[in-house]
Amino acid sequence: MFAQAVTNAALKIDPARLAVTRGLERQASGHLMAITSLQKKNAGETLFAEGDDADSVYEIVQGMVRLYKLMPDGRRLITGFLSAGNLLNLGSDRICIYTAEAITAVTLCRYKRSAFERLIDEVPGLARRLLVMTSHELRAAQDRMLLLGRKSATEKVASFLLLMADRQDSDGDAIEVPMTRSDIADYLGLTIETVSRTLTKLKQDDLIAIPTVTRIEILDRDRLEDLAGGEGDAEI
Amino acid sequence: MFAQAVTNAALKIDPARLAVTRGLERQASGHLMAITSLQKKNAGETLFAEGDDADSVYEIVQGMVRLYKLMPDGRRLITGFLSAGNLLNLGSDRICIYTAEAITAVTLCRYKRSAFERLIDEVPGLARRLLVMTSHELRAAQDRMLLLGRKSATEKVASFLLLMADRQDSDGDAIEVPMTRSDIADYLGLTIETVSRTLTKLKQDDLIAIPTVTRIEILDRDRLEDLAGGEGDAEI
DNA sequence: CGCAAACTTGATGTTGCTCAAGCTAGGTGG
DNA sequence: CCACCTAGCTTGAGCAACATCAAGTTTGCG
Repeated sequence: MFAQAVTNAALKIDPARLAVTRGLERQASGHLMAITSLQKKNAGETLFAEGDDADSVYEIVQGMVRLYKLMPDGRRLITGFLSAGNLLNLGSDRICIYTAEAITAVTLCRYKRSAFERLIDEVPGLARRLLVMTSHELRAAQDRMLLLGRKSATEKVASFLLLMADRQDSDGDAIEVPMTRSDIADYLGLTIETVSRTLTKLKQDDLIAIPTVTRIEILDRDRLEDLAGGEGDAEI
Repeated sequence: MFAQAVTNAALKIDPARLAVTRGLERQASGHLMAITSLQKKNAGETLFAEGDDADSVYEIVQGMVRLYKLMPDGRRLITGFLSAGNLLNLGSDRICIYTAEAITAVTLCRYKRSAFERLIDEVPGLARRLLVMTSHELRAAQDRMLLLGRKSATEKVASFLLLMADRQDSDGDAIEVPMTRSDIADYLGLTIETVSRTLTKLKQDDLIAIPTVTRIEILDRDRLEDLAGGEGDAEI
């Protein structure tokens, strides 16, 4: 249950495989790699909590992370499930605006914020690259708002399944669902029970199969897309 | 009912008053001003529609704009009410991802996208400036998700009132509400009737006063903040 | 094998939606 | 200047979707 932090050199991370450095000059990548340290977290561990000092920026290299916000009485909304290639904590200004927890075992690149921000000004193309990434997140956030504000329970669950399927560019429409039903509920603005009931109904209608709790197979994508309501969009 | 487009020189917009150029070198501002044209829209006019070619980026100079997404059956979600200092269409990649309509008469700076993107690479500090603006939007979007997914009708309306009050850095907690009840409903993920009923109840409880339909006064900010539930945040 | 956490299923309750009717205010034309 | 007209707002009654409360069931781990 202990997080490891080691120097990057020791682990030989390939800069070409990191999302932040993609498309940058070799020298620019080198600058980034110089300020990175690799870090691992076990499933269930907290990376940082809402309100913490936002002194680091992270990129997920492997695994899945949930981000969430809490209300004083404990109501939770998961703002995103992030996997490899996503940045964490970039938007936070001084303090973290959400909590990040590992859903699976996670490997991270950690950048000290001060060094990272200096690089943004010095490395040509980096700010532009980050701007593109953030714009994509914003686009996804707007789709989420439509889902949370205007979709029915069935539409929400169907949209969620399609989103997950598109993200795992998996051939055969089989989705790995490492998050709990509770996570899904808090991601969709529903209760656990409603998520469970809706999945059962989709199964009964032969739209999906649920061989194990953590695996869902899409049997009839067309009808699922109809149920999902709006745009068949995917992102983040 | 006709939008006007004139050269910028003719109207002598002060670059220091534009949000995009704030903090940039004088020369950089000059580059931006060179590709800008000023444009006006009357209340109710559409700036661009979801699905349109995203060939321009706009900054709002004056007035208020609503952004929304529609579902095929007509359900609408307003993703934001934008006023002076906000950028429009920056995140859109090739096509507009939302519709923008003028709520009041609006003055805009219009940048051709191709020229704007070229400047992002050429003008030092611009990408960084845009990154900060986009990050703020993302932060606001996450607060909205919590509101849409987890707050009750009363909490939503109370949050909305506080948000509007904070945005109009108005002294006396009197809010100008240029948008219709229908706009507010589609912003909060509610129906017109629920918004109206909730406002009436807040009025009966002496938390607010509604001298005219487009004006709401906050009488008891403390209790309203209690009702609003989570964080007393404001942004965008 | 046993235990706890996660999930499913059922019965009941409440919030906010739908449908329907009346009201208000601002703008237009006589 | 006033009366009308319409778009927008308010209010009410009934209802549906989803939440809540409460058992059971499955799963995976020690």
